[in-house]
Amino acid sequence: MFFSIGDLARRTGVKVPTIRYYEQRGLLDAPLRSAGNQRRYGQAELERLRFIRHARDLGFSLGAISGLIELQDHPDRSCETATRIAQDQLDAVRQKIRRLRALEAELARITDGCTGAGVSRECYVLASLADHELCEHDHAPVDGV
Amino acid sequence: MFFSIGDLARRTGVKVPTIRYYEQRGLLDAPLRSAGNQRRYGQAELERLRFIRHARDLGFSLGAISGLIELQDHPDRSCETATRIAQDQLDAVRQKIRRLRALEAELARITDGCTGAGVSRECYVLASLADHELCEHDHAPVDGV
DNA sequence: GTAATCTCTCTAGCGACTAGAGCTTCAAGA
DNA sequence: TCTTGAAGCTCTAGTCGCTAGAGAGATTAC
Repeated sequence: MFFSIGDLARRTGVKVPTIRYYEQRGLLDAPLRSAGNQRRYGQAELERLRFIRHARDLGFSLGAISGLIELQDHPDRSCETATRIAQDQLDAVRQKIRRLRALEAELARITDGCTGAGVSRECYVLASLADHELCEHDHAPVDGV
Repeated sequence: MFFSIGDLARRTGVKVPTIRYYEQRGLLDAPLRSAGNQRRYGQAELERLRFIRHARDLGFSLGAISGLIELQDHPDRSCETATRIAQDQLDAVRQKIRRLRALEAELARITDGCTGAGVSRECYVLASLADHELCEHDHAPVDGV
C-alpha cells in the first residue's frame, strides 16, 4: 500500500533527489513518514508525480505545472487557464523549432565548407564564426540549445 | 583606438556584465586598464568578442567556444577539432529539432482536444497529462524547452 | 566645478536539477 | 537476535550562462 521514495522513483522514472526537490518546491505535498522519518507514498502521490513527469517531458516549466496542478485540485474551475498554459507551451515550442531550423541551416553550411583536413588558419568553420558576413541568414540566439 | 567596456558592448551587442563574465571565464584575455582601473579594449578584443557572440548565437557552449578560440590562436594546427565541434553542435541541434517536433505534435493534439470552455474536471489537457496512455507518441525530455 | 553617466568589485539569484558529506533507518539473511 | 549493506535522511554546494544589485570610484560633458 505505501512505498518508499526509491519505489516511487522506480515507478515514475523520476530520480530520488528530484522527488525531494519537487516536494521542496511545493509541487508535491509533504508525504507521510515512517516511524524512522522516511517518506511513505501512496497511489495519489504516484499519480501526481506521473502527471508532473509527463508535463516536464512536454517541456512545461515547474511554474506552469504548479498552475496545472492547482486546476486539477479544483475540478469545478474553468479549464481556460490549462488550455492557455498548454497553448503558450505549444507556441514556445514552435518558436524554438523555427529558430533551431535557422541554426541548423547555418551550421550545416558551415560544416560543409570544411573537411577538417586542413589547417586552422584556413578553416571555414573558424572563418565563418569570425565573420558574420559569411552567413546566409540571421540567427537570433536560442536559449537552451 | 581604445574603447571602454560600454563601447564594446554597443559594438557587439553583448551586455557589459556578460563581457566581464567572459573575461572571468577565460574566454577573453584581461584587457589593458585606464589610469583609473577601467578596462580598455582594441580591435583584437572586438573581433574576438564578435566571434564569441556569433558562436553563442549558433548555440555553442562556452566550453566549445574555448576550444575554437584555442584553435584560432594556433593557426598551424589541424582544424579537425573545429570541424568536429561544429559537427557535434549540428548533431545536437538536429536531435533537439526532432524531439521538439514530437512535442509539438503531442501538444497540438492535446490543445486541440480542449476549447477551454469547459470545467477542469473534464479538461482534455489535464486528462492527457494525467494519463500517458492518451499520448500518440513517446516523447523523451528535451532540455531547455 | 559639478552633475550625470559609466565603471569597478563583489555577492547572490535564476531554473531544474545533481552531487556529495555525514548520519540514520530499514530489510534480509545467518 | 545480530549483522550487514542498501537505502534513506538533511544540508550545502555545484552546474550553465548569465543577470541584478550594492556601494564605491572614474570619466565626460557642460
